[in-house]
Amino acid sequence: MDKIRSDCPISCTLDVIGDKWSLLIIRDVMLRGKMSYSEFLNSEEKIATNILVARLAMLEEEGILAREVSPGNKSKYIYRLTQKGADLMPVIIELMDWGAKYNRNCPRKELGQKIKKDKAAVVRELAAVLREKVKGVS
Amino acid sequence: MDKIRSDCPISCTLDVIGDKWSLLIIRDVMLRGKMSYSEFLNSEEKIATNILVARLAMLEEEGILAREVSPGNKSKYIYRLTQKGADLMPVIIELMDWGAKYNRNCPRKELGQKIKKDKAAVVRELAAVLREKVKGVS
DNA sequence: GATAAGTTGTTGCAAAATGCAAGTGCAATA
DNA sequence: TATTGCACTTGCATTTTGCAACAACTTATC
Repeated sequence: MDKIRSDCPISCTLDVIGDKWSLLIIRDVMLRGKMSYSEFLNSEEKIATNILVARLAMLEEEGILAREVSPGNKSKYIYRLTQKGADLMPVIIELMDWGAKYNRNCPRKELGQKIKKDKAAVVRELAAVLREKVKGVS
Repeated sequence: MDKIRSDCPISCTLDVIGDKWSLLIIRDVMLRGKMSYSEFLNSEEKIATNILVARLAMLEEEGILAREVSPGNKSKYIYRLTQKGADLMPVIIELMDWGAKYNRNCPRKELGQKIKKDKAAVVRELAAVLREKVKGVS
């Protein structure tokens, strides 16, 4: 996960998050309010513990997630999006829209419907929400 | 590449194109006018032949690419985007924008600059271009 | 019509990533 | 002090990827 294949920006992005799990972790923290190892572990897709650890370390290393000790529980870590991580939001939205459009077993829920109706508005509003969340990290 | 992990649209999309190579092939045909096995093989990222064959078969199976015999050369195949494949364009654009923003070794070229200036316009214009290309397949 | 060159693969094997199950260390809680 | 919750680690089997060589089939060239 550390050697680059070319200087194409698409290729460079895939070098970092082009696997089956990274973007699901980012989805969890971006859209579902999840913040901890155990919450990610309990997601419906059932990521293995060693993969989760490796991905969290990589995402932190890449500056996409920021790790800090949980305020309420000192033996617990919480993960937040950095601005770099938050900027992946449009990618997530587009993946979601395409997936919902071409998979009948992926029903559009609230957010999916809203994206179908006015994608640009969703992106704008979510960017504002994330900006607030990210600000607290600094 | 055939079992789904959940009914989340993001997860479903990653089940199909969530690897390091599929989207690069789609980039080649979508943005670089490449259409054949040998052209994909010659891309700067140097995909292995067995991986390329497997991905082309998968993308055709998934209805993202359509294969046909080359008009000029009967021993040659060409691959075109279906509408389903063309609809991945916004994903490609967002990956490109993020990659260019956060990698100093990924200089923005013409398209990259245009995306930075007016992403929505690029998406709109490219959609029109692709609509024409896809139409010929029907 | 034999030879070469182009195009799309296949095959075998090594290396890396993933998946699974069990175990570990440590702080908070009872 | 015992127990529980949380964040990992480890070992091993399976799957995917990467690499290099080879193969079939078509078209161009001599």
